[in-house]
Amino acid sequence: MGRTRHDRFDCSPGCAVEATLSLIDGKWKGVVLYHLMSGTMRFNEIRRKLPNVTQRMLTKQLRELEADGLITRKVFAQVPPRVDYDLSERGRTLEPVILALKTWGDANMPSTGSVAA
Amino acid sequence: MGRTRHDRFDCSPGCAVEATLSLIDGKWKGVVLYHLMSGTMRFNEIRRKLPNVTQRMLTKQLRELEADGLITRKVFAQVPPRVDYDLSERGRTLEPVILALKTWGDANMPSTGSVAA
DNA sequence: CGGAATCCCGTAGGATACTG
DNA sequence: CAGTATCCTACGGGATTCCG
Repeated sequence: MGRTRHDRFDCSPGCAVEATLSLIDGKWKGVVLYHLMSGTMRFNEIRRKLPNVTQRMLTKQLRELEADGLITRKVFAQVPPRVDYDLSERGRTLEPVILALKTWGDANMPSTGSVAA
Repeated sequence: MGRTRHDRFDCSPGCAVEATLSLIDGKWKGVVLYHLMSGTMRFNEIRRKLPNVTQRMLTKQLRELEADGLITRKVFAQVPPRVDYDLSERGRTLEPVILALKTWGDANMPSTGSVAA
């Protein structure tokens, strides 16, 4: 999306808005963070939640989230491999924001899937 | 950006998150919305708030926000022209979300401009 | 003043194949 | 299982010029 990954925020006070956005911008970051709010998840577990994501993209988004300190990545030295993803401390502080996005979407977006039965 | 402007959200419950994000994603939309929370603004007035935006981009972002029903555009038939931008009803409901983004950014992002003196 | 029209480019994101 | 490695392209975004 959006901005060229972490480019400088030249803006005035509203700057913080874009700064935060830059972290959760990325086609799948929002959903990933959302799902991780429910707890630890393995790679394919997350993947199953995003039917149309490719491994490449999911990996990339996860790595960026990790680089931004929002999630942690725990690799288990075993065969077959196992990698656990979790929200980091910092990531948890984002929960209200994610929830705000989700809540608004549910309430104001047409057919987001969470349509009342 | 993120996502290819309003592409389908194939995701599960977290979908709403991306749906909301798709509306405020765009390099300047967040800030624009933020500033409009303070009240009506003319084109160049907004522009002055975003030192590095080009007219083309600002126009584009404003048009998209308008198309998404988040802001209103009032054109005055006079010379020189005058165009007022406002948050729409729907746009106002986004305020909590924008504020959440801004608040988190201020608290968790390094040098966003709002650094404590 | 508030745009529209052009031209141009980087990169986010996808498709596919291979691997420890 | 959880990734890399390549290749490819659409489009988000910028620079510049012209217009009512």
